[in-house]
Amino acid sequence: MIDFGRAGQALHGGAANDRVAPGKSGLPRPCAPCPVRLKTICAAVSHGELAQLAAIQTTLGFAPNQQIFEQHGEARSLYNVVAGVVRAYRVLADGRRQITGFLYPGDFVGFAHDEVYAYGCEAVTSVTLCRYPRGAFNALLERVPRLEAALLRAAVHELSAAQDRMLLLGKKNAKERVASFLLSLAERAEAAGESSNPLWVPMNRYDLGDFLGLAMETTSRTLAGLKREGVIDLLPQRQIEVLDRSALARAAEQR
Amino acid sequence: MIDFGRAGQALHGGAANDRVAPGKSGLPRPCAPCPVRLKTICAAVSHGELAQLAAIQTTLGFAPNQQIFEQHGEARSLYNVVAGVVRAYRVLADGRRQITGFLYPGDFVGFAHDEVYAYGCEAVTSVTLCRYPRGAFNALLERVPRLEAALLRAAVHELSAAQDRMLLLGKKNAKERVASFLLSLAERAEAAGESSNPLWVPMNRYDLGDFLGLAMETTSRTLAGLKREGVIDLLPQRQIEVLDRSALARAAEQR
DNA sequence: CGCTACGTTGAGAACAATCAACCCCGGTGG
DNA sequence: CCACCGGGGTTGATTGTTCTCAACGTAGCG
Repeated sequence: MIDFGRAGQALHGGAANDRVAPGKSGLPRPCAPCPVRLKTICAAVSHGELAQLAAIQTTLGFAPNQQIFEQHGEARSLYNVVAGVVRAYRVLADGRRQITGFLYPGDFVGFAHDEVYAYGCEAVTSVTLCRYPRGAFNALLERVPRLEAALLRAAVHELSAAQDRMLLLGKKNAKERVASFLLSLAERAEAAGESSNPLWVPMNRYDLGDFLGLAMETTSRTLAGLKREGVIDLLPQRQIEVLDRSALARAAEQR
Repeated sequence: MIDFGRAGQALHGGAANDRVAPGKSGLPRPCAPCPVRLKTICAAVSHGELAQLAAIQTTLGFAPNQQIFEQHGEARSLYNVVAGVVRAYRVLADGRRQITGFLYPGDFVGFAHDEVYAYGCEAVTSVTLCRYPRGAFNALLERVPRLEAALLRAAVHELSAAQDRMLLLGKKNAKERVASFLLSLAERAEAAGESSNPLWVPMNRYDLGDFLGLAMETTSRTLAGLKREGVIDLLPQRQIEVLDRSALARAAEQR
């Protein structure tokens, strides 16, 4: 479903698709220009292994809010985020939704221990993904221990983030939640070498609320409160300027 | 710290330490009688590999409420739960605590991507653990891909449970949380071949509250409410009888 | 037998959810 | 060109669930 054919170039500003460099001749074609090649599991494997990975992958593009796979849908593939932001979520029968994570370039999605995904995934922004068929990927895993090791590291990292989120959801109040979220966004941006000051917050207030375990209105009010206190400024185009980072850090764990 | 020497026999009813069978001669001594040998990562490796695992392990016993390792403590070891129940938790600077999981026999703990544990672990009941020094364990991992695969499976499973917990913490009300928890306890007991009807709930109300993101009083009230409705009965000795399981299931996801 | 940890229950306060109105902006069609 | 529409966002008023503080029970244990 939703295969845009050739990497959905129409969707992104060229960055993701620009030929980074023609060099490194032995590289598999689709990986050569990839912006996340050095960051994700692809960085953990040798040239030859990368070629094997590339041999089973398809590059896909998604428009904002498009579904990548749905909760309870048959788990056919695994994905690697190449560009854009993705939300992963679980829903209750009556429609209440908890966003379990926002995924950024380099993040890996689609693990399932059942035949079925336990969560859904949708594009927040325009998104480019690498898709790997589950069977082929698992077969590759058996042959490439380094890939398995990289995935284990990724899963352990995810697990740690999930525990942090439990602490946030279980014990923090609205202000602490919002401040913690902004801080983590800033840290991620810095780690990725992106601008962390006019902070880009591509998700809307509903998404934010469903991620932070708050009503959308509470999220909005809390951001407004932080602005009133001079901690942040709300800029147009879903950008947030952090005016006083230490105050933000204090707000993230105050009482 | 806290090494009881010989597996802390004094702490448990004999079950964990009974020689299950003298047979299976090639087995490493400490694993032969182990009650979880067929359930955990130990089940995923060959005899020879199990011997290598056993060669680096120490068996330890802990008394109820004893600390196994502390949050922010140096991550020296990994652990496998052999008997008893363990709580893993994170705390905020001001002492607020979120229990991120209860660990049962066969569960693996102690992953850290830093040099330091991001969470703490304490015994809920009397506990027996296998401890593996981190360095030796990682070295073994490199040599035994099957071990890595088993750990990846375990981590993915944990991750899924963590996402469920986020949904619970972010979107469910008190009654739904308590009911969901009781159901998951029942499911675990059944999967482990234990009694699921007089359900054994070894943790106190504080632990329950800190696990479910509720105040201890709310947990107590909610359990009392379920009892009043005839869904459960609160028996002495931290046992809970499920009188109407389908009502419990309904309560776990009602609105 | 009294201590202590654990658990229950009550009353009031506090925080966030809900319901609702309104604004702002960009897009679209008359 | 302007009116209209709709999505996203803000803000207000009110309600409601859960927290907090506090008193009181209870059971196990020295």
